[in-house]
Amino acid sequence: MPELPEVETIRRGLLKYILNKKMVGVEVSCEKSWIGPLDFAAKVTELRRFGKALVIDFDNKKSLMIHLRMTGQMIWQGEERYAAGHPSENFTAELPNKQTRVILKFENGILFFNDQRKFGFIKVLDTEKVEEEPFIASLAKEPWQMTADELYEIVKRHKNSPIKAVILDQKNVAGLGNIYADESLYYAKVHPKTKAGKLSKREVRMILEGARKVMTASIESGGSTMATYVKADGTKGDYLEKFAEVFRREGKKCGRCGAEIVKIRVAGRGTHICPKCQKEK
DNA sequence: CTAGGATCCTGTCAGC
DNA sequence: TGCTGACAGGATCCTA
Repeated sequence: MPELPEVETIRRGLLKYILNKKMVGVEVSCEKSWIGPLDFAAKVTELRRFGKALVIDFDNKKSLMIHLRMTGQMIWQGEERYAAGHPSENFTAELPNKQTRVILKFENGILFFNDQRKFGFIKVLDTEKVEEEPFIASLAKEPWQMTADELYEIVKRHKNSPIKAVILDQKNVAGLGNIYADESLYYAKVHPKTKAGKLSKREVRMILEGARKVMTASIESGGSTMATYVKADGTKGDYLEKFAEVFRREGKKCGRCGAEIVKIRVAGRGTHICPKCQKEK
């Protein structure tokens, strides 16, 4: 899914269309995608983000928490279209379609929640209790809010886990997913399988620095999933290509040393590394 | 408490 | 062509 930079991109993008606008109704076509009462009509007062969770606050003291998980997308259709989240044909397709799970109707347009795999959801919460929602309550700090010493302490607590598993866990660091975990470890020249307990303080500092840099760059370029586009040769690409050094680049050359990027499996996830820059300890 | 694996679900792609 | 298994930008639940 949509990791922190993509969710932040959605938050910023949607502000323009729905802030201070009235949501007039909800249509749900997949039961598990909507948690809460269906009668919902109120004005948007704020859009917030907690790690990968997007929260829309309303003037009726209620909030919607949206988690896109693996394949969620938010697509605004008003006078113009704005699509972000998991990149797919849906960005330009006619909506609603068979992957549309929830339709949020606004006075000035429609916000579609599409989700191929149905892992994502929208949950109705009392605004004052948003921070008590279990996922949000257990979230760790984001890389920018955390010191290298703090991350080092967390890493030491999980000394027997591969470092990639540690930084993917939202209770340890908030915001990283499979793309940015791989990119951060490449930046720090750390092999993802390295047992967390074996890392030096300097390596942990580099991982944190990598996470900040790679996610900041992604947010500044509009997230990796803003849209797909057709390249000059007619094939499709996405904005991931603009900054990814290893993610989905297996078979291509490492930008630092020229060695061939390979794909391996770590903590049950597809993982991309430069075998020369990231040696296993 | 941590660690590891199965699981939710739909869709696509490689290999036979 | 049709089938089968692996895998996918996530997180939780269950077990040891």
